[in-house]
Formats: sequence, C-alpha cells, structure tokens
Amino acid sequence: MQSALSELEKEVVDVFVRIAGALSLPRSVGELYGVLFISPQPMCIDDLMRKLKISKGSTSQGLKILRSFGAVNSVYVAGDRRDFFTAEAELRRIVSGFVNEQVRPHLDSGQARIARITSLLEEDSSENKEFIAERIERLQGWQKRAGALLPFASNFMKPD
Amino acid sequence: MQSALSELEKEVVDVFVRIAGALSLPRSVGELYGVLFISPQPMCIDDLMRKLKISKGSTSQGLKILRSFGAVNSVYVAGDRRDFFTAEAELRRIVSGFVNEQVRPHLDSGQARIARITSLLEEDSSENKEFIAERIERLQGWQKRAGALLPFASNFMKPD
DNA sequence: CAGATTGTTCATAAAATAATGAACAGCCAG
DNA sequence: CTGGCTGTTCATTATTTTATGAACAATCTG
Repeated sequence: MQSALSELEKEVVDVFVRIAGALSLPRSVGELYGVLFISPQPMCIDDLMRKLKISKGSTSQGLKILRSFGAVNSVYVAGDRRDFFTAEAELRRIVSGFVNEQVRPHLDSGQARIARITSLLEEDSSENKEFIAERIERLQGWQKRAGALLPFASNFMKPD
Repeated sequence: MQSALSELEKEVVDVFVRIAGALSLPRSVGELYGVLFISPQPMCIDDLMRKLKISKGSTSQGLKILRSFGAVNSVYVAGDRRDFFTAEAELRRIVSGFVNEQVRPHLDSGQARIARITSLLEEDSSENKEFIAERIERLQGWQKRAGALLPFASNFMKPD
C-alpha cells in the first residue's frame, strides 16, 4: 500500500471533497470517503492518515461522521487489532442514512418552530395579520412538500 | 415601519437562517429573505439594514445572491429613487432558480471531472484496474441519477 | 453641471468552522 | 498487573467564511 495519492486517486478524492462541501460536511469527510471508495482493500485509520496526510483526530472524527449515516462499513481483518473500513457503495443506503440523520431532524425542528410561530400569530393583532397568516400557511406547505420529497428521493436511487 | 424585529419576525427569520445554512448560503441571505417574506410591503436596502442591523455591504451582497436565483423581485415604488424588493413566494421558481444557478454548474463540472478520470484510468495499469473501473462507472451512474432528480424535484413543487 | 443620494465593490476585521495533536480511556497479551 | 497498541476527545491553532464600512461609480435633481 503506497502512501501517496496517485493522480487518479487525487481526482476521485476531489470529486467527493466537492460533494462534501455541497452537503455542508468537512472537507476531510469527503477525502476519507473518496479514498475508501476507490480502495479495493479495507483501510484502517493509520492507512487513511498516511494517504491523506491528515491528523489522527480528523480521521477518527471524519469516520465517525461517515459511520453516522452509513457511508462506511466496518470490516473485520483477521489477526489485526485495528478497525478496518470500506466505503458503502450502495447509493440508496447512503442517501437514506443521510436523510434520516442529517436532514430529517432539521425538518422536524422546523415543524416545531412553525407551530410556535402560529401561536405567536394568534396573539398578534396587526393590520397585516391576514397577510402574515397567508405567509405562514405557505411556509407550512413548503415544509410538508419537503417532507414528502425525501422518501421519494431515497426511492429514486433504488437500483444503485 | 418600525425598525426592530418583532418576536414573530424573529422566529420567521430564524427559520430561513437555518434553511440558508443547509444550502451553504450566508446567514445574512437567510435573514434578508426572511424579513421580506413576512413583510406586506416591499422594502429597500435601508429598511433591511435597519430591521436586521447589518451593514450596507452585507445587504447589497445578500440581495445580489437572492436575485441571482430569483428568490427576490424588484419592485418600482413611485416617487422613490431607491430600489425596493419583495420575496418571491412561489417555491417552484425559487427552487428552479437555485437548481439552475447553484446546483447544475457543480453537476456539470463533476461530469467533466469524471470524464478526465476515465481517461486517466486508461493509462493506468494496476492489478486493481478492474475494481477501480467498476467504481468509476458507479460514480458516473450516481451523477446521472442526480441529474435526473433535479428537474423532477422542480416539478414536485408544482402547485406552489 | 454641482451636489446629493443610492447601490456596489473590495480590502480588512470579525466570526465560524475545521484540523491538529497531546492527553486519555479501553483493551488485549503476556 | 503491566506495558503497548488503538481509537476517541477536546482545548488550542489554523483556515475559511462572512460581515463591515469606506471608497467609488452611477444616477438623479435642481
């Protein structure tokens, strides 16, 4: 296992670094997934640190995040005490993990907040109450739509 | 037009600040949209600065971003030299603007990068070539799927 | 045209986010 | 139990991102 990224590996890692950025995840998370994604063998923390030249802390933290939504799988390697990992390669699983862990909670707290807003609005008595009420209802509709889109998006990834 | 945020306004702004965060947009962009969203009247830069207590630079910059994907509309107010704005309230328009301006370009450059990777792979002659080839193909499939999902997501917002 | 008024830009400051690495906790092997 | 690995945590440092505000350009107004 050579400890430098080949040109090809660098490109692949770069793809995932950009994806990570789009998802508001740390750069290192994208790097880690990228390296695992094109590695035929499972890798341990030490391998990843050496390949990417990042610290042990970042590596551990990054893997924790990846595991949190199932983007990475642990693999047992006989005769080695260390933990090894591979990239989860089924898009559907990653998407649904991500949705459940990183997106749904936000939607839920948004739901709660809108409920609070509705009750604030009742106490309110400005001349614009009607307009504001319409806006809040609209916002609620958006929320609902977003919630409906998520499971659909997961299914959309079905065959992969 | 009072120059402080009511409790209700604060809550609404907060909702959009969180959404902005999820979309990797500056906090101020969420604040601006939020205030416009619950404002019955069009607002000018000065109004927004005062309401949100943010600088003129942030306000101008934030509105520029919002305009870039059609989240905000310019309104002419008779007898006033200043520019006035309202929040675009049709979700479908905002989504499709956002997709076209902020998402599609990333997908496209990703496409280009994958093409480059494919050519790098041809020069490559490791024993793992086959495995890597499979992964790159898979990645390409993901890319394609993402591209297909976007127009669908836009349509999903249809009635709003 | 001269003087205001309005909006944009951009160098700098401030704030938020991520990475580092040393300290620590757990665990196995002898 | 002791010593050596392995992985995690977290206070600090580094980096990146965002906000600020003064300088500027553009546009009206009288």
